[in-house]
Amino acid sequence: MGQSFWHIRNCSLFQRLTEQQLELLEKRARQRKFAKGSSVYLPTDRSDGAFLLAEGRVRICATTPEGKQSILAFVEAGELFGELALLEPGQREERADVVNAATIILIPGDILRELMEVSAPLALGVTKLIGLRRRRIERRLRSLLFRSNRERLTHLLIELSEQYGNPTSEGIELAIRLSHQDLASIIGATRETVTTLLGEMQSEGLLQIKRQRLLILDWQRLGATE
Amino acid sequence: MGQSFWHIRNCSLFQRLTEQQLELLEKRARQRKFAKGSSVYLPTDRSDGAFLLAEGRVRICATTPEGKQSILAFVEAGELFGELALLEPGQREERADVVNAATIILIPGDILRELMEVSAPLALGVTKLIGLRRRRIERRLRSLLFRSNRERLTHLLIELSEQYGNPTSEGIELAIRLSHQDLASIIGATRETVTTLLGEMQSEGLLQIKRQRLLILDWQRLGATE
DNA sequence: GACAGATTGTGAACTGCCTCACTGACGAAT
DNA sequence: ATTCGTCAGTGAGGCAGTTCACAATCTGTC
Repeated sequence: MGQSFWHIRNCSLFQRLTEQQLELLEKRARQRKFAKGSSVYLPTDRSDGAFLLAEGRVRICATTPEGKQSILAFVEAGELFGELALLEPGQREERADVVNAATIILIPGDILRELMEVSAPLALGVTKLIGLRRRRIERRLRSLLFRSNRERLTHLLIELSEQYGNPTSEGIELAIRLSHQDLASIIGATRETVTTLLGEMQSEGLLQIKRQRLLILDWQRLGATE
Repeated sequence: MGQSFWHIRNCSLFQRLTEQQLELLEKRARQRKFAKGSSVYLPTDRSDGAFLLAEGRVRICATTPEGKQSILAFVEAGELFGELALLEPGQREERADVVNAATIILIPGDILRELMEVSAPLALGVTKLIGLRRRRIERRLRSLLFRSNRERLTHLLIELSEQYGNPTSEGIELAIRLSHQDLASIIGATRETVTTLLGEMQSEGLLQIKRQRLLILDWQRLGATE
């Protein structure tokens, strides 16, 4: 329980709350562990609050009844997610799956809304969070509207290298394991297409792949293509 | 100027401000008229505040350097737009074009941010606004990822009929003039494809079109297809 | 270390949608 | 009434990307 408090107090979003408000939040928040592969919430679940990811990694996905799915975002430790539930009672429209075993702090919607009513800094922080993610989604939309699969893939690789890239002597290595299927789900293409495209890029000397380990050799030229 | 005040006070977002806060806002807000066809802002413009549309209609578009474009949303009188500029200084990523001659109230970013710091209800209102639009964009994204052009078009028509539909004896008439090009720009297809699809639907007896006047005959069956 | 399940590689066939290239129809302006 | 510009309709041809169907390879686990 003490751990739970620490995570809350460590989250930049909650740092501008007063001691009293923090205690209120801590009293109502609950911590839970989720195994790899399990789901935090599903579409049509009643949306009754937000989540703070204390540790692990979570994937937000859009799905269709027929089973197609697309990855909307990854959530890293320290980030809030499922925050659209705060707007108004309703249903979730996406699913949140646990990629790496996770500890998650459940924050009831009413308490968070209550705190936002009282604390403008908190409200402002949440606004920024939602807004920045909206901008990201808008970029995705644009990318889907105007760019080819190849362009979307190179663009994604560049983004990933900014977020997860580790510079090495040979090039930039991505510190996140993604299957071709994952990449395909992000850019909205089929797995086969991604395999082919990565093959092309590899033979063009832009990058090197060994089993989910992606190494970008020629950042310059990769970016120039897109 | 008195007019400008009225519009601000009439906007639901600002109704929870105190008298003093409203006066502050009014002192800094400026009103301007925009002719049909003109632009309120363009991509790469410095984003320095938000806009309140007092009257007229505005269209938010995403564009590419090569000239392709897609309509992201329509803004109606009484609505705030360009609000993502509040997050942090930066550049616009879309353009806002005036469809019907418009009166617009310019609200400097600093004053709005300042008010949001002070007034949690305002901050909360803006959060909701941004969040609801984010949800709309997410739906668009899903639709683009998973649905065919035809499905997207029928879905769009249903949405439009909910927002702009006028029930008549024959069917539901849309109280908004949209060219095939407009419809295409919304769903992310070409004009020709939309023409063909509308032709199909017409011969299937689902709807009737005469020159930008769209009449939905069989709502039931139209919805069933999607 | 062997087996099951997930991941990757590849090629053939298909297709939805775009591109291009016109033609016709309407509407507003002169 | 004529003209000019925007909007609508249509068809031929092409291609990016999907679907399907396998084979090969890796990875974790009992």
